[in-house]
Amino acid sequence: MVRVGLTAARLTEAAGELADEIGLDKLTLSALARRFGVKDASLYSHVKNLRDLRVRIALRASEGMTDRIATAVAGRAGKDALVAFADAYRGYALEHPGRYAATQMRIEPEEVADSAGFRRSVELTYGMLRAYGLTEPDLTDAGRLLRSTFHGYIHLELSGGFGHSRDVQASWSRSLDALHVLLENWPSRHDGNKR
Amino acid sequence: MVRVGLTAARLTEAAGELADEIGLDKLTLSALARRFGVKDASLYSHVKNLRDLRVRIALRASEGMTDRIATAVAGRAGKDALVAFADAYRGYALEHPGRYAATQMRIEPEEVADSAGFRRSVELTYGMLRAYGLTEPDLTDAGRLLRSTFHGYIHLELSGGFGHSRDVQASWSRSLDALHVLLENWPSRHDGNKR
DNA sequence: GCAGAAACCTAACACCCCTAGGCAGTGGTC
DNA sequence: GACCACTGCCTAGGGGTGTTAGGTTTCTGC
Repeated sequence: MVRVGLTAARLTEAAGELADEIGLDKLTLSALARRFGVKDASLYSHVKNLRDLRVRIALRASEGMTDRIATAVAGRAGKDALVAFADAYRGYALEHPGRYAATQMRIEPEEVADSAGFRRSVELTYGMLRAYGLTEPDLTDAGRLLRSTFHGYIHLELSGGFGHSRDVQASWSRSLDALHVLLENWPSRHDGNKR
Repeated sequence: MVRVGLTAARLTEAAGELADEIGLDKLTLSALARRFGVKDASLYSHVKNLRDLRVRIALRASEGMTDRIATAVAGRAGKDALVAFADAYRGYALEHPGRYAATQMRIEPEEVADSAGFRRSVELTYGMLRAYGLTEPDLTDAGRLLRSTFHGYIHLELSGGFGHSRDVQASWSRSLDALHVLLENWPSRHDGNKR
């Protein structure tokens, strides 16, 4: 019996690659086992079940993504930081669509087991927004808006939601310009009047 | 043999309800057949396969959603129209999460078979944006940004991505305020300088 | 009333998730 | 060096799902 040397970590890594190649929804324990030349049942010694595997991918990916964003943002502020953040975010998602999709799963707090990725990601966002002079609860609102826009854009881009009429990269740049303007002119509280 | 009276339309409708209840990813032909008291194989006379069923849900849902938006937006312009559009969009998605998820599928042009939903949806968006004085290619860019933000927000909201710290509805309202400001101050072309 | 279409069925295959229990190398202990 | 516990991987098997092929029963239009 030849032992391949499976580990939860090696499985997670390979599963992430596989998810990037064929899509997270098509990631299957059988396929992963096949890639290692091993039977499906063998994986259950290392990984609780399919959901567990996906959660592991998500936690690992959110760390990698946050690292990338942190590096990009380091030493920048204002629009520089916004663009660096956004491009790093989008870059990771486009290069690793499967892993990125995993980060969007609903994950219960007890599954997270204190992974640094999510927390640091929030801190990075808030730091960037504070440079625009925002304070709570505007920080939360603007943070939600930014995350929504980034995620929505990438989701639509990856799912082919944009026609091929206009360059997606150009739209992205313009959108970042617009978001910068938005953050600089964030409406003050109780400013809900129209026009 | 008791006939239930299956039709592609009835199946699509029921499948949409089922998807709203249990989630699009858990929508299964077996479950749908069970709901009708029928064997899985029987569905294949009406529907090509699972993907075909999902596409049908998507096309039907995008029509329903567009109707709702069109009604909400009718006779409004500027911020009124923006808020009406956004609330109708979000309202549909929150009430029909399964059907909404279907509308986000990658659908090939030949599968669409000229469904009015998607086209009208684009027209509605563009009409709203023209009221802000935008012209191409800003129309496309702003449209993409709006769609991204709406979709991203709802996706995060539905997937529990927002903590329970601050009221989601309040954040949504503030985001719409901000988007209104953004559209009024849409940066003119070649205005990419910083700060 | 009949022919053909339509609705629904059974049977069968492939793929997947997951559990239970078994065996064979591996490393530690005396 | 012999023993033993551990663990990595196995086989076997049950249950769910998607899909095709080909039958049988009911409905419908003439």
